[in-house]
Amino acid sequence: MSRYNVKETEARWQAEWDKRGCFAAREGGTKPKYYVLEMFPYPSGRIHMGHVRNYTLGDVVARYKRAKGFNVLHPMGWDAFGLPAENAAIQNKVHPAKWTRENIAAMRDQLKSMGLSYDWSREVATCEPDYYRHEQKMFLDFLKQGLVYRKESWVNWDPVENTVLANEQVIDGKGWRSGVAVEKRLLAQWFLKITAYAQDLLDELDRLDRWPERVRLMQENWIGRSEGLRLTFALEGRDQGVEIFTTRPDTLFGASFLAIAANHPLAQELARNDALLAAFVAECNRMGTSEEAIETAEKKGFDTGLKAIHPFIAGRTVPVYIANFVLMDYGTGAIFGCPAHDERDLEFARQYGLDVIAVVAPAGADPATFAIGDTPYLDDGRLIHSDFLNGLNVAQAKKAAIERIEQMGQGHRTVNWRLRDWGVSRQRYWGCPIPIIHCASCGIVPVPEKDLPVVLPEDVGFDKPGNPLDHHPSWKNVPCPTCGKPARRETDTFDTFFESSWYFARFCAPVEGQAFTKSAVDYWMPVDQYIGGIEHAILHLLYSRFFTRALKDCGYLSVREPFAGLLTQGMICHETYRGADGAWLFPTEVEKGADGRTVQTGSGQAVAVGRSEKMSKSKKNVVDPEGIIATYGADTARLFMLSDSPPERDLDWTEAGVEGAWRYINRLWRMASEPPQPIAAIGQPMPDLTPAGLALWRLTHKTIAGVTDDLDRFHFNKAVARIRELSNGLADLPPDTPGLGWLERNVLEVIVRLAGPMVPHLGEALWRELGHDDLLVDAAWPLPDPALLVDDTIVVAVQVNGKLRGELSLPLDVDKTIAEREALALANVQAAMAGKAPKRVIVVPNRIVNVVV
RNA sequence: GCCCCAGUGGCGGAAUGGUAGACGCGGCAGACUCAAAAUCUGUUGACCGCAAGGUCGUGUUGGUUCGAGUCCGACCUGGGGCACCA
Repeated sequence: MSRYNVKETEARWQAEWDKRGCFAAREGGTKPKYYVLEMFPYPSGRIHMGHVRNYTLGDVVARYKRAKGFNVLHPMGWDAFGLPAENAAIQNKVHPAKWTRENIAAMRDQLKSMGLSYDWSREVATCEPDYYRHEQKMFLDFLKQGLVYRKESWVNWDPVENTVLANEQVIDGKGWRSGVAVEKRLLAQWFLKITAYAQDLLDELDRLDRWPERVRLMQENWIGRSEGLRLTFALEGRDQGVEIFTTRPDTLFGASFLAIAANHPLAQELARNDALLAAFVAECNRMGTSEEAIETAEKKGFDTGLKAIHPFIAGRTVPVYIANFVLMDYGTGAIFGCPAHDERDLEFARQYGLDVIAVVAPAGADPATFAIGDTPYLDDGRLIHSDFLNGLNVAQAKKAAIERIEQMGQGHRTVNWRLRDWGVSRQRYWGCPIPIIHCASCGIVPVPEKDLPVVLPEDVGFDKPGNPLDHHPSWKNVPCPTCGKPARRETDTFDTFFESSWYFARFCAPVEGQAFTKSAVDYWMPVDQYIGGIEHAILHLLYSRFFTRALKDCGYLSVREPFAGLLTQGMICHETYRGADGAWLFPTEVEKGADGRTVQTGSGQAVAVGRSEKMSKSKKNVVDPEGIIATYGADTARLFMLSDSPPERDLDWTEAGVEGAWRYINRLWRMASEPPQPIAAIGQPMPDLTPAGLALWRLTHKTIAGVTDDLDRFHFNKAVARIRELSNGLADLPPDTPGLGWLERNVLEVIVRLAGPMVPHLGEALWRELGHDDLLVDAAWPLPDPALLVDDTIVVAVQVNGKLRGELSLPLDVDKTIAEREALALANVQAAMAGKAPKRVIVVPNRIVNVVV
């Protein structure tokens, strides 16, 4: 018996594809182009199961489209700048560049062992100057185009480490390493005007019809367009008023306070002369910058003592608070509070004993008695207690209130966006230097294009806190390009989303001297199918959409949208294990004991098995793909990734599931290498077949049609199920079936071609075993014979009052009256009708007959 | 807190509003074997029944429909995102 040798087979065909350059992409030709791209990985050191899933999905699409006759581009590279490299530098005393390059080399080998159909000649690493130099030029072009500006912005500041912290480095309001309370600090930073494209980014979402609905919704909410009113409240005893933004100008008569952000200029001003207030502002600033931290914190306010004058009610004033739930970045950093019709405002009002005045009541409610209890009234209704607005509905009242304010000259209708401009400055070393020089006399001076790239120096140390670029003597201090006097470089680097916002374009033509050639980008872009994790649903995808527009407006390329199709995969989960001492255990540290219970390997102690959760290092419920590939081969890992769950859902990694995939691969190999009858030669005419043989041949064509449809819709798990069904059908034929040799040849060839994109190494091996000299990767996708897709008889279900009572075998498209007559004649149907006459009979052709009595 | 998604056998899942549970995993029984592994065959939602067949069943609950896992409303549970992780 010729046992399937995975190691040898996989290595052999990987070498063969490589030798022949099967996956090198070239522009042009008569075939339609197809660009399939998976999100490139951060080179953390080893691939994890999430990568295996992501890249398997992409590879199936790439190989399938190639077989279907497309000119496919399928590249891979490395998102190589980022925080983990710096953390490794500090913890392990290894330079980020060395660490990153070694990780890339290791991960490239791992990816190559998966047999992925990449055009490796296009590989890029974003940490190399020949990559990032182009984005420095882009930044300068954006600057010329008016898409870049500088402003002060708040960051998490660790006062001990003297450094800016990422949100993930802030744990319970404290620095992860120092353990001291994090402060907010203002720093001058660079911003890209993504808000200039807000309307366009929103409008175009509707046309991204091959994106998941939920991703589009998340982006829509993120962009957060809202129409409302900007209104300036005058303050008693002060010249300057406070400008607020509201989406509910209809509730102005219910206003009972104003609230401004702790970072609002007015709050800053007042805090200078008020120690208590300054302490409160400082407390707010310790909260962290994330929206989650702000929204979940207890609502707190500080009464400034100032009174704001109500625009509509003569003599009415409301107190002005500084509140921890008002965001400086949204609207004007100030709101008016109407507790009756807003949840946060109500909570705040109850806490500080402020008025709750209902100004909208449900239709039919009595204005005299309608009152707000524990919950605000948020629905539409009729305006009450609101002077000229009384009796209007919410929409009418908004319009009327805005018009009145505009007449008074105190404000105007406006569109507000939740979307904020993209802050791209990072106070970090391991990133792309921002090509700017600060000169005492000339101010901000862009690095001249002839001086690009600004290369990130590698001779730095990590022993001092803060950004190493700040302590670098020669790199930081340079003459001003304009006046020649001593100046200093910008020491901030770009957000790493910068690199990932255009890498898809670079892949089209990773040439020297320019970011990409326009002709190549115009040929390949947009990406036809982009595949990656749902965790990138907003930021990366939105930044890339913005960046593509900005590049277009600077003349780099011709498309507006980078990704025409998007598939977001679910996460990989695994059971969790804890030993007797409560410590997490790796799956490799546990085994099934003799009694079927899970025990710790070696000690034999009982292990508590927890539910399946997202694989994470902290819970140790991770499985290393390298071990799986070494034991079972890449095809097994790939097949399991595809067969058990639809791609967008989470996938449970189980040893049993892997075993199942492994068994199936060996089963297919045996079917070809040890067939019950000799396999017929290539090209033999179809012999006379038995009814069972003919049914299998029909099933073969239905499988071609079904798998094709499944792959087009990314239903890979169903495609695998169909292929298994077909191979079960072939195996179920008795060994003496006439014409079996012909069926083996023709059914197996279909199975091999359909399964080829999923298990490419096995596919090539079987293709050769079946006597072909060419490669399966060059074979065309099979086409079904339409005549074999329809059956002449159909089994139709018969119901009485919606309950299944029997089945009927009927000719295809039989006349309704015949179906009805046959259904009523069934003994079981008669029994269920209990002698009653049918009131109505519903006949759905070729599907169901329902008798209603 | 806000936004989004998902709940179907012991498990992963399948099902254009039309026979719920395809396919796989696991279990059980059997064949092969000195034995084991591998492989093959049968069986497998629950309950009642010798059987034919029947009753129940897609997180909970109400509705629309001849017919609901699928559509609508309310709720429960789990998961993801929330702008310096990538």
